[in-house]
Amino acid sequence: MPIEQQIIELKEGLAKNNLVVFGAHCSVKYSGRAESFLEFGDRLCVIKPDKTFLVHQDAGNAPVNYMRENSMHNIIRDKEMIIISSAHAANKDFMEVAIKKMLFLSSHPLQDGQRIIIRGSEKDMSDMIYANPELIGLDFFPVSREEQTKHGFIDVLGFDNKGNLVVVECKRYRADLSAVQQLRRYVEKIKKSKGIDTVRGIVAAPNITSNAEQMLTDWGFEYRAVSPPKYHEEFDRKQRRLGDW
Amino acid sequence: MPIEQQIIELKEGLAKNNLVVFGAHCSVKYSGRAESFLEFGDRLCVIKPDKTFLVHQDAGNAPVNYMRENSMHNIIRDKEMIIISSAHAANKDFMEVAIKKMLFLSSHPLQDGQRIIIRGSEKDMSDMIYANPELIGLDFFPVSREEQTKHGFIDVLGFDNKGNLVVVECKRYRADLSAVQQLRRYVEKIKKSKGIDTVRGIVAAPNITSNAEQMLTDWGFEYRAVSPPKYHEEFDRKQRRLGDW
DNA sequence: CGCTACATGTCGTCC
DNA sequence: GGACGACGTGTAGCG
Repeated sequence: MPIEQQIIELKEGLAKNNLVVFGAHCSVKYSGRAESFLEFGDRLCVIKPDKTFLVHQDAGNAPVNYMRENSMHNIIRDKEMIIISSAHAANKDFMEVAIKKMLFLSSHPLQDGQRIIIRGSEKDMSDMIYANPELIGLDFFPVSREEQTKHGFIDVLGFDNKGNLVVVECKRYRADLSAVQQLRRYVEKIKKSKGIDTVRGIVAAPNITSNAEQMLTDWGFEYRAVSPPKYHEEFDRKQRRLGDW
Repeated sequence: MPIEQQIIELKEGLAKNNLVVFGAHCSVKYSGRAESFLEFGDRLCVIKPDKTFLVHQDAGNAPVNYMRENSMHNIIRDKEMIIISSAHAANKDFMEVAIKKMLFLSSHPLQDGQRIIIRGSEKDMSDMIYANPELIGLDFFPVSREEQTKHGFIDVLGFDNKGNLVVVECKRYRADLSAVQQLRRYVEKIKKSKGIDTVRGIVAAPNITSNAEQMLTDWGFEYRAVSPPKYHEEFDRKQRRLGDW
């Protein structure tokens, strides 16, 4: 495909809010939140209907460069190269992709109103603990989930059988130092706001790093081994409803 | 393109470690670190040479579903659908994409050995402070950058003119509660390991959230307004070296 | 828009 | 491979 044809295809795709996908031997420079430069190499470029622009290398999950939604894209020819200049005024972002060779190019409408359903999040975990307080202990009596305080929110709040307030911080994966510090922040906040000395803090997670455990004990907090729930049954039910699997 | 042809194209692309890109009316289910389900809709699917599999919707920066590098992908036909089953044994990850209609399909080799160069990171910021200590104060005398403690790095370590140790924690953006707690952890660590009472802690960032500032003062720490450096000159030099811009 | 915290975070890097 | 922290983090939720 001649270069002028490629440019027309790109421009039309953008005008129609198509999904524009192309492979290109290109370089990328960026200026905005930081500055970056990427030498020429073969990459996958994607411009979405919402004007998100992703540049992917041949490996890895994350784009190497990108522009966020609602960016403006301008296409010009510079000798035998195609230059795509992208700008997002509000973000003070600027990106320029210089294309020496187009490997392939496609432009198609793409629409999708569906939203993903995810189970097994931290919220699901705190719901589970609220419904099954014995996971924390036989003397744990939950009072609220997702308690919104002015300075963050507490996953599960409750009492023990001595009347002490108990703060539970859930982590869906290994709890680390920051998890303990988060708990520490909540406990301190409650102590201060309610003017009480004794507030118990509990980290609930499938496991915990050794340093975090050390910090936990240093601060008089506790750990409970709890894993986030999975929803195979619900999942399977959904599948069956599709009837196509 | 008939469905059998599409399957051959997909299989060959995978066998050759090509970049395989296609648009598809598909549903996606995932099970692994969590569980998810996404109803049928039009999406962009990408399988990279390293076997990363990304599913993108028509908007946003992040993939809605994905499998990480070195996943295995199996393609079968189920009536008029193509099913791609992906698995990553080590990660205990599983994903299944059910394709009702292929919107487009491309398969090309893609290779790229380049690495992105980024300037303006937090490390650049600590380098700048080390070289220009007056950004922190006229009485600040830096001693080391990236000081390794057992539990992380201290961005800049130094003394003031009274001989007090000073710990500086840099943030590229607005410093928040976690930044203050990170500083707090380092200061406590040093106090304990060196057996000293007075260690000054300073957050250096372009700005700071009000709650973080409150916590900072509560703990006797300080804030300095410092922005990360930009490297336009270095950037431009690099550009010029390319000679193609 | 600011603040907070989750995320199938991803990625680099040190140990 | 575990631990730890940065990231042009992205994204959602709440005030």
